Amino acid sequence: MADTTHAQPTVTDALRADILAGRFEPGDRLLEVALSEHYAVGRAAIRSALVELTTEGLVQRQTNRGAVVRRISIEEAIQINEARAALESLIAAKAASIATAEERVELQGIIDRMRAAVAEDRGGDYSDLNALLHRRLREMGGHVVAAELVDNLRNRAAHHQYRLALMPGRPGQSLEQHASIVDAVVAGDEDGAAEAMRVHLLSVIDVLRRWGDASGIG
Amino acid sequence: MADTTHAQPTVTDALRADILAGRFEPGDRLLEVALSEHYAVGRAAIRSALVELTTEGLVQRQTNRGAVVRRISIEEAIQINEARAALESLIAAKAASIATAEERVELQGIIDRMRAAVAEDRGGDYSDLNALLHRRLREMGGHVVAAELVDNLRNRAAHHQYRLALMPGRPGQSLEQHASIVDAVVAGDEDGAAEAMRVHLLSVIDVLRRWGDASGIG
DNA sequence: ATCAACAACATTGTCAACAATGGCGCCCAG
DNA sequence: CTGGGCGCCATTGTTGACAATGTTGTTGAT
Repeated sequence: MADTTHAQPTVTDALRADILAGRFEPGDRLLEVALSEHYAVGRAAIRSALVELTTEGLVQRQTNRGAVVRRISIEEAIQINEARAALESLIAAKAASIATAEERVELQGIIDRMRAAVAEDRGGDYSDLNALLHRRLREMGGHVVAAELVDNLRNRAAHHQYRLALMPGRPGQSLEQHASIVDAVVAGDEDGAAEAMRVHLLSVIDVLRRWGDASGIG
Repeated sequence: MADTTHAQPTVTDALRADILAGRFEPGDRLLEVALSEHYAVGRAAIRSALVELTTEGLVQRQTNRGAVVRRISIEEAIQINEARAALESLIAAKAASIATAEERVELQGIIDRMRAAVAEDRGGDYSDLNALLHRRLREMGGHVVAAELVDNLRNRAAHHQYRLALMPGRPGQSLEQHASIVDAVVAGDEDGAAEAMRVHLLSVIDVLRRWGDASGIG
């Protein structure tokens, strides 16, 4: 349905990756000539990339005044995660509805590995497994449209999510939430899966909101 | 938070409007030079517009092979509306939570006018009021991110929605659903508003699915 | 008659130069 | 010392020409 064509990585992809990796920070100006030299392509390609990333919400552009990496406020990050919660709930419900037996086993396996990661205090591994779990659920749900939107939303909030991972005690806290999601999916309980996913992401938002208040940004 | 700058209408806007209005149909090739002449702008502007509309899902582009107006299958239209249901539920809940007294009165006024439109069989007016209701809810919800995504999703499914409006008996059917949404919002019942909105949009999907089956497209 | 190689065409991708715009600093008057 | 006006500079926007690619129609051999 959607293009699963692995088109070769474009300049847009490179720039997007650099922004997400923090190579360019919010507020940084994105000068066309500078980027043109940096990526060794013509200004036209850079221009195209900036347009694309603008519609994705990563870049802000003002006519005749150039482009900057968009700054996401805490308030907006909260909204992004609220939207994400709504969409991932839908995805989880779909996954609960149509996942194959093998896939359900696979999900439980991921939870087992998450448990082990928490027990042995391997935070990095837990973070990877977290991403893996959400990704697999997206794939299993077969909901191309929602999956695409979620991808975009994750990118937009990337900076804030990043800081979340550093919070002490978070892994243990969210482990049970993840387990609940998988339990519901494995049981084929659509509503339960949606609700579990919603609870999980809303708790993420809660942490975000508290963190924002504490730092006085929002 | 998001740019509310009324930037002057760009070529992108014009092309988007023409596609949504059916001036260009799904599958139509969008040749750069032709569009360049048609809109009396340089190829660069057209190119930029095509990139933008591609990320919006209205246009499909293959390198070195040009762009065409994207064709949305019934299955994808269903997914689009499912995602929209998830996001508009969120919006309705927010509206129920924060709408002012005046706004709640305004919503009831819209419902009254819808009732009158149905009673007097003014389908066009009903359709306009329908759009107005959804739009006002989006604005009242104050959820910029979700509102933006919903706007995009509406555009994507525009062709299919269009045919829906022509269905006989639809207005009366959806009127009560709309009334339920407004009742919940007016009562400040977040969960009720979300659920009512979900029911409403899922019923739209149901019609869509039946229609798709009947025509053997999906 | 069928198929492969090829050539001409249509279209997109890229590049460099030029025009237009907006910001910044300088100069000068008060 | 301050504030308004003016000109320069950095940067984006636009244009036109050229290169690369894909497609289509034609030719010639089997």
